[in-house]
Amino acid sequence: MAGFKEVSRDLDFPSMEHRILKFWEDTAAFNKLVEKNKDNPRWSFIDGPITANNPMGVHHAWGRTYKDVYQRFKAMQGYAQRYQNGFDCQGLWLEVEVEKDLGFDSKHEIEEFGLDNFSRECRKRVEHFSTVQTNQSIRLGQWMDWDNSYYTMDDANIEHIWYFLKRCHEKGWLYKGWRSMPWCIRCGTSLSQHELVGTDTYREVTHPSITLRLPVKGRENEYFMVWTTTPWTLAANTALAVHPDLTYVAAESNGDTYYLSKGTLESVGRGKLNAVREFAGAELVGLEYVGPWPDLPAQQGFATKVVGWDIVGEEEGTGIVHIAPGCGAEDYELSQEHGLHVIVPIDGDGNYVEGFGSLSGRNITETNEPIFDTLEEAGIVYRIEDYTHRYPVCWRCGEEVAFRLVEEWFISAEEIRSQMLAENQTVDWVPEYGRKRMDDWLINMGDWCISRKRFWGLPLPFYHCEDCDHVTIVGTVAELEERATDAAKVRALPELHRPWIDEITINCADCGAEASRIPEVGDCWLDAGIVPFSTLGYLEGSAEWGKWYPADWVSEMREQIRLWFYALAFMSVTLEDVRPYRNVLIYEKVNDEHGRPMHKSHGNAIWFDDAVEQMGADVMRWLYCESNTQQNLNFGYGVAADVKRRLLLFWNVYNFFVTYARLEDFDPTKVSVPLEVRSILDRWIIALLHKLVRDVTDDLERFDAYSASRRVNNFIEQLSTWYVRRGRRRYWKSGQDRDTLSAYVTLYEVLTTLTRTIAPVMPFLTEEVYQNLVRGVDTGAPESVHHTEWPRYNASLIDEDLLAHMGLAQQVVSLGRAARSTSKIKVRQPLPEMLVHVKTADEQAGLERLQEHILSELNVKSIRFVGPDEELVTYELKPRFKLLGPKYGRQVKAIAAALGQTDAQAGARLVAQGEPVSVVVDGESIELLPEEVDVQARERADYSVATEEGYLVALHTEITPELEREGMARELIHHIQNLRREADFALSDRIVTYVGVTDGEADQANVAAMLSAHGDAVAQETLSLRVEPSVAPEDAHQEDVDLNGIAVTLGVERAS
RNA sequence: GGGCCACUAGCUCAGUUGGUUAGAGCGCGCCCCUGAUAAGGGCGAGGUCUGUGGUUCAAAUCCACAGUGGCCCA
Repeated sequence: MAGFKEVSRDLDFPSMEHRILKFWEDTAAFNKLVEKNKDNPRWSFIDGPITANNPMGVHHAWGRTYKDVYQRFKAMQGYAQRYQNGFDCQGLWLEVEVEKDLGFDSKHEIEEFGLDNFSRECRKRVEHFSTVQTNQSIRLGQWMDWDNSYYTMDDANIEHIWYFLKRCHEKGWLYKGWRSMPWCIRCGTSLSQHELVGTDTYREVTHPSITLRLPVKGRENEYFMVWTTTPWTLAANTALAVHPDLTYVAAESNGDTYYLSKGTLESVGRGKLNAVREFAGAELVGLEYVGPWPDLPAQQGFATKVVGWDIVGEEEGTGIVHIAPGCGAEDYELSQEHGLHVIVPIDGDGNYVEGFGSLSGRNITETNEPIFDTLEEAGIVYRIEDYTHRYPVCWRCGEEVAFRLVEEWFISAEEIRSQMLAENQTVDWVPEYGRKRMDDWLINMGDWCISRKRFWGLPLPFYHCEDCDHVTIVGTVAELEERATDAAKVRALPELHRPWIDEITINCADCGAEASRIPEVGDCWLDAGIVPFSTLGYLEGSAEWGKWYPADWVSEMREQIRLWFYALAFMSVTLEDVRPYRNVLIYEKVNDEHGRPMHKSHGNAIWFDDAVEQMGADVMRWLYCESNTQQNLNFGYGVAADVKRRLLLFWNVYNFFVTYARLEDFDPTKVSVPLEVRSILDRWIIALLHKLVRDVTDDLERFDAYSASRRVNNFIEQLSTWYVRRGRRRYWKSGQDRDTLSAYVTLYEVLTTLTRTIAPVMPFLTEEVYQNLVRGVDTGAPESVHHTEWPRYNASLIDEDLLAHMGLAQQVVSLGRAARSTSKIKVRQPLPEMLVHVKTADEQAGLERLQEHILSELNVKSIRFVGPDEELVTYELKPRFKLLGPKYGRQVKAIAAALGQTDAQAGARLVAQGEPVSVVVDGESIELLPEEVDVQARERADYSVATEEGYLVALHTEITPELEREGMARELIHHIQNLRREADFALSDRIVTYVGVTDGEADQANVAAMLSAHGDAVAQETLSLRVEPSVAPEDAHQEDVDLNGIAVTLGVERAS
């Protein structure tokens, strides 16, 4: 017959997960799910590509878990989905890793190696790591259409970007401009900031700092004091800047006058400069000066003068800043504002270009000395000394960064800005502040620099004609073929990458002359941003595209706001005038379990492969889902152990159920018990279950796995520590009476429903449980838990009163246990009575209904609710501020005071009778309604009681001989059970028990009396066929025990 | 320089629209249970919510300023 399989006690997640992975593979579970939902309404998720450059990390696993959880949730709700995973394949980071592999450290080595070879190496790396990442994701439990992943290096992706670029061009947004880039002269590469995210790019270095005195034009013996730490930029100086509102001084020394800011006078002058006049910086603006290197050819043909700049400060230097617009981003911007002359002094390797006299052809790493000599000779050096500061360095080779103006291609953002902002208002961001972050970015975004002077990337389809200077933008491969000087060559292209694409020349669209492609490749965010179009056949006019676009949901790390989310939005608004996604979930970073960033060199990094095989994927997934998306996640083995302990609670309940269901041959397919006739405990857990399903559904609809998993945790705790704990005995009553069946039916219903509710988060564990609990007894059920429907809830079963009363019962039990603790009387010893103070008649009625559970949990014989006449307690009357505040305003304090003065006992009586309590405030009598007064019980010092929030529980601790005997019986049961376990008996073994008392007659009589009163109960509890009042035969398991002070020799043997 | 977000128990974090005994887990101390047992459970000690000022009858919660940390943009 079909039945439940035995469940192992401990749960080894990794090995269980490998079993389930095999099961899914063998049964093609994922394909069946896709098939099942394919004609249903759609839910569109678009995957942000993961860079296929390294194995995936535990931080990727966080995001991938969300992606999987919500896709599974929507699948259970029946939605059709695409399940397309994506890989990011191009860009600087990938090139860098390949360079490292090949042992290169400069761009020139790549050129020597050959671009074709290099491109092939890049592709190889992508292919390798996309496979690695795919396998890792499968191991995480992610269900995707893995054979259908998209790659941003594919020709289709490239062609769609061409199309986008052409549209931008048609709108007049595309232009070529200057950009100041951090530049490594050693690697010959710009260090784009987008690509520098998260790297250590600053180091403490010592530079020669130079203070110059530059003559003011037309004024004898007057100088500007100017300071810099980059002497090589002086030859490109075209202006000086001062803060117009800052105070400057004219200072004298040896008959010369120096200008500098007041705040730097002391550090620069060191006692040798005497201020003679103070004035605002604005006074200096417009003055001309003689530059540091006036005779250079590059310095001819423009005037050097002082301009105002409000970011000039006094923390270092002289308050007068040397401006070289060709050597720095800020300087360049300033030059654009004021129309300053721009000089670009060096080439990509750091060598001075023509026009710099003796410097031309020399490298900036070796020109400091000759520069100083020349300046000394000119008599304009005031001081040269060492200066230590933090300075950016190349993250690859450690070389100090130079700033350099380079020509790049841009897409103007001005026209699209307001439309993108408007579209962003229609996106639901989770958390909410994501929208504001995006707004901020959009408001401030500069033009999009789309070109990179690299190799492995999107080939920009820009063809520059040497003859007429026209740039032809090619929008599709077909257009390329049409314009190509040799169309056959286009058809023969192996792929749309360098160097092959560079072989193609076209006829200029303007003059028809032969034009070549510019050498630049594209920003990798173009690659990722075009994905909703390229993966859905936008250019082919595919019908699929409109069905899945815009996406219902996307999710990535918060930093993607200015990267992928931005690129998506930019391209989507450009092409379709609409936002690309309806809902966005963003999350933060992953740190180690102490909140420190994970870093290889700190030794605190955890690799995904290690984590998943040690903790298990489900533990990781639960950990991720339990985390607040708005906060960095602390990941580690300690946290995982916590999570596992909580999951074991669920596993234990499952294990408990199966153990007894097997013993009792419970078959859920053959039994049903209407809810109305089940016990109150059953109805309670069912109410809690339906409430859980309702709330979790709401949570997941809002992409709030965080709240959902907290609720589930609470539910599991209630299930384990109250429902099962309180109801345990019902499962082993022999004979299938109605209550036992109700217990089984209820727990089965709870476990199977709960399993489906957490299936999206823990696909493995729930599959394991489902296969046994459901498929084990019903082969007609769906083959996988992931093919089942999302649970529905029945609002009418959520009995809020019952839930509230059970909560109160639990609170009363907690107070009772506290009182027990104080009294030092073990729970095993029954007590005659407990006294309870509650606040309303409704509460009392609720507890009366549940008193069986309270009494049994505390091992007390009866419960009595105490009212205002009870001597045991005193009362305190407290105003309910929430009601009184709005009603009486500032009088509340006086009312509270007056209430404290009134006779509490009398007041409590009035409230109990539903009558108002009057207080006198400022001679005025105020009647407080009963619900406005909170009657709180207070313990009296001479009783052993516990109170909380005005509720009170007191235990009557008088132990009669009768109760003492009962306690002794419990003690005896306890020892027999221990002995059973030591003897290794099976749960269901029947035994014979021997109780031998060797001491005096009084003790013998005591034990005999206990056995005559409780012998049957002892026998029943311990599955003893008989309890013999004698010492056991020698071959029985035996032990000497202490029974409430009486020495007893206990023995058990298996009954034949 | 501008903006955003945090700051709650030893640690990691909750705390719903302001309402008078501020919660959990871990850790710690003590204990219980023994038919979920190399499991399970309970009780307790720990904070006055970064600081200052303000609004209010009432502030961890709202406002301002300061401090510390983090992120983003310049």
